[in-house]
Amino acid sequence: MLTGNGCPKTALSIRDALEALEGRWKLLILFALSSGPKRFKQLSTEVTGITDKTLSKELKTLEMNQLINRKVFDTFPPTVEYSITEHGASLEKVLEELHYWGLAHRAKIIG
Amino acid sequence: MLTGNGCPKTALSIRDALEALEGRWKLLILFALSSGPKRFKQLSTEVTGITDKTLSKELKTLEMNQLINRKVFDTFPPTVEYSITEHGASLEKVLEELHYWGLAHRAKIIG
DNA sequence: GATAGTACTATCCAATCGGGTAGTAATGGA
DNA sequence: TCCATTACTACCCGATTGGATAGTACTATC
Repeated sequence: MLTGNGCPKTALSIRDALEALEGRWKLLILFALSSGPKRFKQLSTEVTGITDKTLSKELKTLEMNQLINRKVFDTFPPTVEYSITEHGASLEKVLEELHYWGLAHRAKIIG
Repeated sequence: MLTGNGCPKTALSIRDALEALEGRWKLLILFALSSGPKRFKQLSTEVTGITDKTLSKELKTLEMNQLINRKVFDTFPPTVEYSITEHGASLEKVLEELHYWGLAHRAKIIG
């Protein structure tokens, strides 16, 4: 049986989490950053399929939710480094469980 | 440090998982079903904010991915009961972690 | 003097999402 | 005779998403 058995209060906190993580990109970006700070261009190639525009937008909301840090270096051309915050890193367990489940799901359904 | 440290293969399985669970509704529907089988109408009122049309669509893809069962009773007006499958129930840990993280997130960011 | 380099932003445009409303089937009860 | 009941589906239409393309800032190098 699942956490809280469908209890409305539990549903609320799941809702909060989903709101901060909505879309197919945020968790993948966080995952990419979990191995260390990265620059914009690095992220745009590592997170396969994302466009610059979308990446830019996603990074902004991740920063707003304090899941990542943005550090600008005063150089030309500009250099910006993104890193995961402690709060972002606390998603570790979620990513881990998602990873395991994804493996099982691929084995079972996708084949 | 997070699972697999950004390893591309781990990213793939996370991608698989996200694909099966995309959107703001699927996990909430599964959560509602985690406390026992429910009928369409029950789900549409329990999962606050969802429309019939969207619920219907989401249920279809959840069934396709074998996360829920659909059982039709031969009555008039029709009765349809949805229940979670074993595969769907294996998301328990994901929901649990999401729940905990959502609590922390609300405390930290939403306030 | 042209070009490359980074991290974006702006604009245009197509596709998809999702809400609202209405309709259907077969029966029992007012 | 008429209505309510359930689990949807069909249709219309506005809003949001997201891709492609181009442009900008400043400096160093060719």
